[in-house]
Amino acid sequence: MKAPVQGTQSFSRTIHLLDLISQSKAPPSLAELKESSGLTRPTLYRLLASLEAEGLIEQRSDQRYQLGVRLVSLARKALAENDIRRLAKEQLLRLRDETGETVHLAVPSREELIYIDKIECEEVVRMASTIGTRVPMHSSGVGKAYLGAMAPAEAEDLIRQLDMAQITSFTNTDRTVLSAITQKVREDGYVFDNQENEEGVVCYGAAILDDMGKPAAAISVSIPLYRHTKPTEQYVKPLLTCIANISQRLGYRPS
Amino acid sequence: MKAPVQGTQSFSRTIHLLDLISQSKAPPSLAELKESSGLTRPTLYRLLASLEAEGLIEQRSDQRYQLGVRLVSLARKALAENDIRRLAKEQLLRLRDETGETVHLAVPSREELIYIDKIECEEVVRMASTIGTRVPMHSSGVGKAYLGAMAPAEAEDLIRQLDMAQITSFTNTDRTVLSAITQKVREDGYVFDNQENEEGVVCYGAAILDDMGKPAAAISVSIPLYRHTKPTEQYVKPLLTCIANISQRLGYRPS
DNA sequence: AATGAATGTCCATAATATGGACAAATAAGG
DNA sequence: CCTTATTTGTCCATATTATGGACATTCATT
Repeated sequence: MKAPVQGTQSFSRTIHLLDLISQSKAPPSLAELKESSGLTRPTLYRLLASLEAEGLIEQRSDQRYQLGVRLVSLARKALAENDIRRLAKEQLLRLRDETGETVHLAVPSREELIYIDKIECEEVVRMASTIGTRVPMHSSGVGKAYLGAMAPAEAEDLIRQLDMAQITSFTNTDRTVLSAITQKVREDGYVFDNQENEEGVVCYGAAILDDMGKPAAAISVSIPLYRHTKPTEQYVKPLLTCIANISQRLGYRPS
Repeated sequence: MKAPVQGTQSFSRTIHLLDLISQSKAPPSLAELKESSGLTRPTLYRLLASLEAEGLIEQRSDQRYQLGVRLVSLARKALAENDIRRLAKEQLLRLRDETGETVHLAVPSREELIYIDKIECEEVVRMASTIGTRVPMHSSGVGKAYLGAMAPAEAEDLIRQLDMAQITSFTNTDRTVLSAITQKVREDGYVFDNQENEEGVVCYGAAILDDMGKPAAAISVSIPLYRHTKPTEQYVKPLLTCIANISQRLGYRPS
């Protein structure tokens, strides 16, 4: 396995293994992990043992592995110390109330975005399962909004690195088309996504800018297709007001 | 540095570094990390680079490091579940050991609380409570602790909705008195309950705070009256340490 | 412009992680 | 109940990796 950074192969491998456990549908057994990771038995044992020693995973009574409390604790801290999430909360609630639809907040991590908040259109008590979900740049409203707020050259670089996977039957998988969309987003300041990330759901997305005018996050208003009847204006206007407010709180000053 | 598991020194070191970052009051600079970790400059750079490459940390515009959202993605599955119980378990066991008494963990459900965990003390003592039992706000240690951690206005709203039922001959059924108790809890950070929920059992209660500083749960240390001989300090100090630890794991940062 | 401090990188070497081979435990078959 | 097959777990010589002293670069200060 290649290490993205020189001198960290074992760390990279171990985190990759943690990711496999995290992405599994059900808590995996040793044999399943051996299969999916392609690691040799002794290596797998050592990596699992070190993950367990650090409390990042736990071995259940049936020998299968699940995420450990240490990881949960770290993740909660990561959420808590995220300034954008804190500064955006109030505005997102308002956007939800104004549109009556579900609102997402996503921040970049490597070549993807990760949802760090979700305000449901109906009140829900427990933490939404979408928080922490990775979402591709090319197939989501937040992704395309984010691309459109990047410096053109950087956006092109990033687009070149994307896998352009087909998520739904509506997903655009053509880089040239994505570049054109990105250009349009740059002009409009928002994007409309037609079921490219989830069948039956359309959304409007826009990016939040930091004090340097660079995109720091993106938000989207998701609407079930059957309910998508209001004029565009009714979704876009509150959305643009919302991102303007949050960007301002982040220190952005429109020039 | 010794590695807890053979053949994982570098992983262990890197996670330890991640932990240092997570425990810092404010996002640390490179110099601060060099100081606190004791690592040499090149090693520190490599470990930070690999953490950043994996998205586990992020370098802010002021060069300081903070936890990355990839952690949220890795912990997604575990975050969605009700994880307070898991996060608290270890700390509750410690509290039981330190006080030698039975410890309860309760979360809110409408205008009541529900016990979601109970750590029994060594000596078998008959106590009515079991996991899943509902417990009133006004007559229990956990309930009054929870009220005292709420925003004053919200607490008053909630008190107005309570039925103030007489549970034992000691139960206070006066809302005005409950308001006064709530105010005291707010100042003290804990509450003492004298048999208001169960005859012959007194308890000390305190609330667990989430990342927004709002109460997420409450814990209590219950003591049979005949054995309640130690000074208050001996119960309260471990209790307060315990809630501080759990709150911190939930993402709460004392300001 | 000169000096000092902080930040960043290189690379020979020491130390670690690796995985083939072996052992133990468990399940299947006679 | 014993033998064989399969799965689970461990050891350790070796190759590969991570390490940190030394050096280079950048930035701040005089």
